[in-house]
Amino acid sequence: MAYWLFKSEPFKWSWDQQKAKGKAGEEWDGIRNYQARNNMRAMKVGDLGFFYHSNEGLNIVGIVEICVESHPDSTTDDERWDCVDVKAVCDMPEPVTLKAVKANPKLAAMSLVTSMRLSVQPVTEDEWLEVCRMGGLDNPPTC
DNA sequence: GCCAACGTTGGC
DNA sequence: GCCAACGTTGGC
Repeated sequence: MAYWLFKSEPFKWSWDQQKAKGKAGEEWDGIRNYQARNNMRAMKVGDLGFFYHSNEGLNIVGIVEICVESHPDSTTDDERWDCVDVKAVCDMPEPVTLKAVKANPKLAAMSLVTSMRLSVQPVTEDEWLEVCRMGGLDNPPTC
Protein backbone atom coordinates (compact mmCIF):
# COMPACT_ATOMS: atom_id res chain seq x y z
CA MET A 1 0.00 0.00 0.00
CA ALA A 2 1.38 3.36 -1.04
CA TYR A 3 0.18 6.88 -0.52
CA TRP A 4 0.04 9.82 -2.91
CA LEU A 5 -1.11 13.38 -3.32
CA PHE A 6 -3.00 14.77 -6.30
CA LYS A 7 -3.15 18.48 -6.99
CA SER A 8 -5.94 20.15 -8.88
CA GLU A 9 -7.00 23.69 -9.49
CA PRO A 10 -10.60 23.69 -8.28
CA PHE A 11 -11.89 25.67 -11.24
CA LYS A 12 -10.54 22.97 -13.56
CA TRP A 13 -11.40 19.88 -11.56
CA SER A 14 -12.74 20.25 -8.05
CA TRP A 15 -13.29 17.88 -5.17
CA ASP A 16 -17.05 18.31 -5.64
CA GLN A 17 -16.73 17.21 -9.26
CA GLN A 18 -14.64 14.24 -8.19
CA LYS A 19 -17.20 13.23 -5.58
CA ALA A 20 -20.00 13.55 -8.15
CA LYS A 21 -18.30 10.78 -10.15
CA GLY A 22 -18.85 8.44 -7.22
CA LYS A 23 -17.51 4.91 -7.26
CA ALA A 24 -16.97 4.94 -11.01
CA GLY A 25 -14.13 7.41 -10.54
CA GLU A 26 -12.54 9.42 -13.29
CA GLU A 27 -9.29 9.61 -15.22
CA TRP A 28 -6.64 11.81 -13.68
CA ASP A 29 -5.71 13.02 -17.14
CA GLY A 30 -3.88 15.99 -18.56
CA ILE A 31 -0.62 15.35 -16.71
CA ARG A 32 2.30 16.35 -18.94
CA ASN A 33 5.18 15.98 -16.56
CA TYR A 34 7.44 12.96 -16.48
CA GLN A 35 7.90 12.78 -12.76
CA ALA A 36 4.17 13.02 -12.12
CA ARG A 37 3.55 10.39 -14.79
CA ASN A 38 6.14 8.07 -13.29
CA ASN A 39 4.42 8.38 -9.94
CA MET A 40 1.13 7.40 -11.54
CA ARG A 41 2.75 4.43 -13.26
CA ALA A 42 3.88 3.21 -9.84
CA MET A 43 0.36 3.27 -8.40
CA LYS A 44 -1.63 0.15 -7.61
CA VAL A 45 -5.37 -0.32 -7.30
CA GLY A 46 -6.30 0.36 -3.68
CA ASP A 47 -3.55 2.92 -3.05
CA LEU A 48 -4.85 6.05 -1.39
CA GLY A 49 -4.19 9.68 -2.18
CA PHE A 50 -4.91 13.13 -0.84
CA PHE A 51 -6.88 15.52 -3.02
CA TYR A 52 -5.34 18.98 -2.84
CA HIS A 53 -6.81 22.22 -4.14
CA SER A 54 -4.10 24.45 -5.60
CA ASN A 55 -4.36 28.12 -6.50
CA GLU A 56 -7.66 28.47 -4.66
CA GLY A 57 -8.23 26.82 -1.34
CA LEU A 58 -4.65 25.64 -0.85
CA ASN A 59 -5.81 22.75 1.24
CA ILE A 60 -6.18 19.00 1.33
CA VAL A 61 -9.91 18.46 1.13
CA GLY A 62 -10.40 14.75 0.68
CA ILE A 63 -9.10 11.25 0.08
CA VAL A 64 -9.21 9.32 -3.16
CA GLU A 65 -8.45 5.71 -4.03
CA ILE A 66 -6.79 4.43 -7.18
CA CYS A 67 -9.43 2.38 -9.02
CA VAL A 68 -7.72 1.79 -12.38
CA GLU A 69 -3.99 1.39 -12.83
CA SER A 70 -1.89 3.32 -15.31
CA HIS A 71 -3.19 3.39 -18.88
CA PRO A 72 -2.90 5.77 -21.87
CA ASP A 73 -4.28 9.24 -21.23
CA SER A 74 -7.44 9.52 -23.35
CA THR A 75 -6.98 13.26 -23.81
CA THR A 76 -3.93 12.83 -26.05
CA ASP A 77 -2.62 10.57 -28.81
CA ASP A 78 0.89 11.09 -27.51
CA GLU A 79 1.84 7.71 -26.16
CA ARG A 80 4.22 9.18 -23.62
CA TRP A 81 1.38 10.18 -21.33
CA ASP A 82 -0.39 7.73 -19.07
CA CYS A 83 -2.77 8.24 -16.21
CA VAL A 84 -4.71 6.38 -13.54
CA ASP A 85 -8.36 6.56 -12.55
CA VAL A 86 -9.25 7.71 -9.05
CA LYS A 87 -12.47 7.71 -7.06
CA ALA A 88 -13.47 9.81 -4.07
CA VAL A 89 -13.37 7.98 -0.75
CA CYS A 90 -14.20 10.58 1.86
CA ASP A 91 -13.97 14.21 2.88
CA MET A 92 -11.37 15.54 5.23
CA PRO A 93 -13.49 16.44 8.27
CA GLU A 94 -11.15 19.41 8.68
CA PRO A 95 -9.37 20.43 5.46
CA VAL A 96 -5.62 20.61 6.06
CA THR A 97 -4.17 23.85 4.73
CA LEU A 98 -0.80 24.29 3.08
CA LYS A 99 -0.04 26.75 5.85
CA ALA A 100 -0.67 24.10 8.48
CA VAL A 101 1.48 21.58 6.59
CA LYS A 102 4.34 24.07 6.38
CA ALA A 103 3.97 24.90 10.06
CA ASN A 104 4.29 21.25 11.11
CA PRO A 105 7.94 20.19 11.60
CA LYS A 106 6.98 16.55 11.05
CA LEU A 107 5.96 17.44 7.49
CA ALA A 108 9.01 19.50 6.59
CA ALA A 109 10.21 16.83 4.15
CA MET A 110 6.84 16.40 2.47
CA SER A 111 6.85 16.87 -1.30
CA LEU A 112 4.10 19.45 -0.96
CA VAL A 113 6.69 21.65 0.78
CA THR A 114 9.86 20.63 -1.04
CA SER A 115 8.58 20.02 -4.58
CA MET A 116 5.93 22.64 -4.75
CA ARG A 117 5.30 22.38 -8.46
CA LEU A 118 5.00 18.62 -8.79
CA SER A 119 1.34 17.84 -9.40
CA VAL A 120 1.31 14.15 -8.47
CA GLN A 121 3.46 13.37 -5.46
CA PRO A 122 4.39 10.42 -3.27
CA VAL A 123 3.49 10.65 0.43
CA THR A 124 5.18 8.57 3.11
CA GLU A 125 3.15 6.57 5.59
CA ASP A 126 4.25 8.84 8.44
CA GLU A 127 3.20 11.90 6.49
CA TRP A 128 -0.07 10.26 5.56
CA LEU A 129 -0.94 9.47 9.17
CA GLU A 130 0.10 12.92 10.36
CA VAL A 131 -2.03 14.71 7.78
CA CYS A 132 -4.97 12.42 8.53
CA ARG A 133 -4.61 13.22 12.21
CA MET A 134 -4.54 16.95 11.46
CA GLY A 135 -7.61 16.54 9.27
CA GLY A 136 -9.61 14.84 11.97
CA LEU A 137 -9.29 11.26 10.75
CA ASP A 138 -7.98 8.83 13.35
CA ASN A 139 -7.69 5.93 11.00
CA PRO A 140 -7.92 6.56 7.28
CA PRO A 141 -9.56 3.30 6.19
CA THR A 142 -12.48 3.81 8.56
CA CYS A 143 -13.42 7.24 7.33
C1' DG B 1 -1.79 39.94 -11.36
C1' DC B 2 2.96 39.32 -10.20
C1' DC B 3 6.91 36.78 -10.05
C1' DA B 4 9.98 32.95 -8.49
C1' DA B 5 10.88 28.25 -9.34
C1' DC B 6 11.41 24.88 -12.35
C1' DG B 7 10.66 21.83 -16.42
C1' DT B 8 11.15 21.64 -21.40
C1' DT B 9 12.86 22.91 -25.85
C1' DG B 10 16.07 23.83 -29.29
C1' DG B 11 20.34 25.94 -31.20
C1' DC B 12 24.98 25.24 -31.21
C1' DG C 1 25.52 17.57 -24.01
C1' DC C 2 25.38 22.31 -22.55
C1' DC C 3 22.74 26.20 -21.63
C1' DA C 4 19.78 30.16 -22.81
C1' DA C 5 15.15 31.07 -23.87
C1' DC C 6 10.74 30.14 -23.03
C1' DG C 7 6.39 28.40 -21.00
C1' DT C 8 3.88 26.86 -17.03
C1' DT C 9 2.79 26.30 -12.28
C1' DG C 10 1.31 27.94 -8.13
C1' DG C 11 1.93 30.74 -3.80
C1' DC C 12 1.32 35.22 -2.42
